[in-house]
Amino acid sequence: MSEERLKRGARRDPKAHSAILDATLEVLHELGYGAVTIEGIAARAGVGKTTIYRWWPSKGALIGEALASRLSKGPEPETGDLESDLLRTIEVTLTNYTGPGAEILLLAFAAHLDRDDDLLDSFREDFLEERRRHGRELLERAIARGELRSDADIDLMMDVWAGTVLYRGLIRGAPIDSGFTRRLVRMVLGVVRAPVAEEPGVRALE
Amino acid sequence: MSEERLKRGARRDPKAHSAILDATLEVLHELGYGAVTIEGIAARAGVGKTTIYRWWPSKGALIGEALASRLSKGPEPETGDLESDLLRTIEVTLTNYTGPGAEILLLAFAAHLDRDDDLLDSFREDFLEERRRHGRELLERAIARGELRSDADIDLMMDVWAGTVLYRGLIRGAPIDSGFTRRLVRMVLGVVRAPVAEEPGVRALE
Amino acid sequence: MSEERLKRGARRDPKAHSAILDATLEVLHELGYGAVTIEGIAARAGVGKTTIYRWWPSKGALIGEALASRLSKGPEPETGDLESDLLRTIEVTLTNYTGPGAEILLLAFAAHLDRDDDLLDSFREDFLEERRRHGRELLERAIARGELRSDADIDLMMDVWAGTVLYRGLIRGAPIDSGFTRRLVRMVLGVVRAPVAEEPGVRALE
Amino acid sequence: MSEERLKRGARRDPKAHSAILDATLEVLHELGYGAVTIEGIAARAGVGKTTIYRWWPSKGALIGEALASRLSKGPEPETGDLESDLLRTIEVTLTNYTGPGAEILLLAFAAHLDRDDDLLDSFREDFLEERRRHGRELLERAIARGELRSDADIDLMMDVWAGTVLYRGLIRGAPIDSGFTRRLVRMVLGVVRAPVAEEPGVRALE
DNA sequence: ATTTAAACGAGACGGTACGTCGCGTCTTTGT
DNA sequence: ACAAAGACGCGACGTACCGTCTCGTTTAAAT
Repeated sequence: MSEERLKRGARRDPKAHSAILDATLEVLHELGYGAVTIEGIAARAGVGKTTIYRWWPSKGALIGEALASRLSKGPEPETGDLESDLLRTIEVTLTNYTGPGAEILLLAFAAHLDRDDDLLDSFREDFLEERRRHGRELLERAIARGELRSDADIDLMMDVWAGTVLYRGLIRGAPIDSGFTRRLVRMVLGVVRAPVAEEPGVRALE
Repeated sequence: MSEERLKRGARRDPKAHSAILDATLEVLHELGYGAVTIEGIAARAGVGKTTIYRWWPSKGALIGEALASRLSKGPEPETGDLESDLLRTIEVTLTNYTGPGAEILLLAFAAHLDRDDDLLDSFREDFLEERRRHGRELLERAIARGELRSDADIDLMMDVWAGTVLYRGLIRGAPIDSGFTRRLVRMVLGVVRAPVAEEPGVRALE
Repeated sequence: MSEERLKRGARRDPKAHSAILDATLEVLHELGYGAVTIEGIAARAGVGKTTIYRWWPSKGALIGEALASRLSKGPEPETGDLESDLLRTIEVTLTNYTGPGAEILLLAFAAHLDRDDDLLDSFREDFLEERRRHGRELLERAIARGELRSDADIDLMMDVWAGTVLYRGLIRGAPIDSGFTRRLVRMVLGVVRAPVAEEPGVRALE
Repeated sequence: MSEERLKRGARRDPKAHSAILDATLEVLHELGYGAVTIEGIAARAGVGKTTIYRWWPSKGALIGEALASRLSKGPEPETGDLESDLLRTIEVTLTNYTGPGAEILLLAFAAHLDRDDDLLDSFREDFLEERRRHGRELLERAIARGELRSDADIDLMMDVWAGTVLYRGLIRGAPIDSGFTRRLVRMVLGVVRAPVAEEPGVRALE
């Protein structure tokens, strides 16, 4: 397969690639986003600038790939009860947003504000949708199991927990402890949790 | 009063200042954050670069002040019923985050990622806390009126609505219509709304 | 006299003037010509820039006046014998060109190369002709006394000694000791010294 | 040979270098020394500023090389008689100092006054000594031929003619015609010309 | 084993913007 | 009234990176 590979000559050097991604993450974590330069990465990776430009169209794309390559991919194993599943999902979100890979978000902004829509789109697909897929399945299973009302607004629920964690942790810089995440989960579930037994329940979305 | 003013020598020129802030916003909106340069602003404002550097320590600070000077300061006048108050508050948040001033957020990031903690702190105080104050009062009045349970987690409520709007609108780029905001408000109020009459109500935060 | 002085209002402040000239020379000697700035002089003199600009049209003019005000004005009093008079005159030239006031010459150049002909002209008049006058008189008296041939080229003689000292001392940076100046004087006088007695002497300028 | 060339990577671009030197001379001659700016040269040469700064440490060094690269290197063909050789040598000096390349001297001053001793030293070696070598040989051959007294002070002679031309032409701005140079040569030779035949001659340096 | 073309390191290139410095002018305030 | 202080528009400074472009060198597939 891959008739491309049949050409003569050197192909891309995996050592160099790996060194570039490593160097990118190092610079990112040590010096911050604003200090990332292609020249600096090239020097640290012991690589020519050409090699970087050959394989990545822009600084944003390089940083994106570097982060993507190293970040906690995602969700987690399995379940039992909806509330604790949600709690664990939120922990992962929390790690991805405020852990050592917090810089993911810069991408959204670098992309957004630089009006580089391709990059923005691929960020949304690669990072956000990827992770939402899992949440969606989780909630759908909960509906199937009868733990969640069938008219629960799944998108809203996911926006709420991801957005709240992002905003509080990264934007406001406020602490997020387990009490907070538990209260958050309860709020998310508050109006959409399926009524137990004959209990009349809350009036939810009409 | 103002013993500062007694010093001899020239003071800052209000015309120049205003021209700089205007030019900053123009460039920001026309070309995007990535295209903002001090030289460009100076040229557009008909001002020397020196004048900008004299009064603002960094690009971030300039953009911050420019945005702050023009943004919808705040919430709104009055009340009536809690749910509609909240709705109107969220509309303002929405405008501030996704309207023509959406770039506010870049500040959080420019600051965050550049590791310029002073800037980050002043962003948090000037933008976030300023706006949260209003929300807090709103909710406290609702508690006083008996519309809200006295143990409602006000911070959580505000993080939820601000974060959700930010995340959905700006990060995910998904539409936010009035149905969405209404459902969001209901979720926020879901578990903390005070029980009406003799109805036993939902079991909220223990 | 000086009806100018009779105008109403404050006239120039002699203390400030003197402080400015002093500061100019200090900066000149301590830091060199390239480091002279109006702002630096004003600060050191404890004076506003305005005051400097009010009285001097340019940096060159200020430096010129500062140097002129302090430099060995000139030649010296008396005489006796032509050769030793010349020697003493050359010593003064030497001091003016290579002593602490060596920077005079920068003026000629700053002026010349900046194509500021007014400044150049006034430099030539104030510095050069001023000093040449003395030399000229010296030589003319020597002719009158019969020590010098009446057809001696006085301009040439002066150009030779001034130029040689300037070139060797300042441009080439070679040492000028008393042996050198004595040999120089002999060369200058060589062909134009009046024959002693009936000795036929050298054929001078035809 | 030239093992330097074996290094990897780009080498300096001769076209750019040449364009820079040309542009430097153009600006120098058209606008004068004071108007020389690196930016102006770069723009005129169609070159980035970086390229200039990469290869020259300072404006002085660039101007120095530009002038050196284009100036009449030197002396002249041959001889016959001492007096006319000297005359021709002085013409060259004259051309170098007061011709279109007169700006050479600014170097001495830029260097001197900026206290940049490296530049001053290299100016002295590249411009002055280079040219003096020829004069020295000329005079030494004249001694060997018996045209000049063996105790003639060669250094003094050269200082006299170079200094006089520099001072009169460039500093004083006085005309230098062929009569002047002839009288100058006679003065230089006056006391050191070897006596012809039995003529007793002048008492020279004891 | 030899050929050969791609990818490589190095780094020079034309540029843009940086943040600083000094210019000469203008304005405000105090004496 | 003048002078100090100093803000202003301007323009050049020298630096850092940008993204593009040669340069030889290295290397691995195709012969």
